Amino acid sequence: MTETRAYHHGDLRRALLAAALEAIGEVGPAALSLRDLARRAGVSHAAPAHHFGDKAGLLTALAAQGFDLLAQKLIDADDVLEAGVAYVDFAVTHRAYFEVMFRPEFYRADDAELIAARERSGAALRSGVATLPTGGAPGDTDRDALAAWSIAHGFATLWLAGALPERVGDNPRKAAREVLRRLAT
Amino acid sequence: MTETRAYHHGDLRRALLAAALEAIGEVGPAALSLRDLARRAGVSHAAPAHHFGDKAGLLTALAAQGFDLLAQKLIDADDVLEAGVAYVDFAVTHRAYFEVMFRPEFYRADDAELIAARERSGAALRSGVATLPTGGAPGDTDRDALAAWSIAHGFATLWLAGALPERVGDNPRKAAREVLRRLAT
DNA sequence: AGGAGCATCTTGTCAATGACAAGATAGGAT
DNA sequence: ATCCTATCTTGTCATTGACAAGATGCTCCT
Repeated sequence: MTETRAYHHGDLRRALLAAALEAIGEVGPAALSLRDLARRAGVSHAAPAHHFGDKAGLLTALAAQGFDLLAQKLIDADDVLEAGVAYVDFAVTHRAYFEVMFRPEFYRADDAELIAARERSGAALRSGVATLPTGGAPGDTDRDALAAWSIAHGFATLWLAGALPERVGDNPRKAAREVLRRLAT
Repeated sequence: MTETRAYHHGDLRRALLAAALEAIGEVGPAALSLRDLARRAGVSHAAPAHHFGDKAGLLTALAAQGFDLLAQKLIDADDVLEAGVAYVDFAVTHRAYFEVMFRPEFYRADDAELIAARERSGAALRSGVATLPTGGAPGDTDRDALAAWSIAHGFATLWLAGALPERVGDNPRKAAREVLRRLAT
């Protein structure tokens, strides 16, 4: 959709999204400034508004991209444990995406593309958990998926918030794997 | 500390913190406006700056209060499972506190009072996990605590983000208990 | 009692920002 | 060639955070 080609300035839409990722990495999604993005892209201060309407529009596009990226990472994982590790790895590696994705107050949660992308992530997660031989009652899969999602998401957000003690180390994949193992038993 | 008594206007510091909780509940911590708080309290636009310096100062005070509140809730819990439920319940009930506490980019993470309060929360959490008869190797307590913290924190943040499917229901305590049970086995 | 000193709060101001409106520019369609 | 429309610019306004300087009133000391 919105096939942006090089018009006056170039592929501005894409350039703005890239600049946004960079800026969010530096100052966080809350302090993101459209005018700063315009400066980074070398265009006037009102140019971003044309492509995204407002700040929420831009972050909506970013969040949708992020959910698609995450879905792919989850699909590529070999098993549930590795999917959890991939989830944490995504959060740390693509911090800017992750920080936007789970802050619906920053974007339009009713956007069609965003909802579709988020659903792809959810499906990837559930399909991984469904392969588990838990042998529990039917319907347990939902709760297992929720538990797996919760522990991976919790570890990722605590890591990003810098809330974890130093003793956890500096290797998120390794630390995440040890913690996630507590669930699978 | 900072025993604020009724001077010119009243207990302004306390009034501003209360107004901040209200405002954050309405628009989130990012969109919080010091001038709006001043209007709510019926004072001039620069009055908040005197008590808290800047927005980060105010949110630092809020976060510290929040960590103390949370620590008390965790201490009051009967066992680890109920501590996890209390954690989620705190996040949902005191959403404004919770949303500030884990966003260090909004406050001063090096504040002494805040660090002390956060440490009280952490100690309450670990002491609960330490009573578990896991029988694992020594040092497992740390990882158990981290896993418990992660799953409770993850469920809470996903709940607050509105990311959970409707099927989870509208009772956070009940839903959290079912999910947290997956960990204790 | 009375004044000094200080915490508290106000008024005024500035740069930055988001949002909007109106105009300029250029590529493509007819 | 001319119109048309998407793209981008210029200009503007209200809001905000931060700072500076001044006004107000409590408190304490003598």
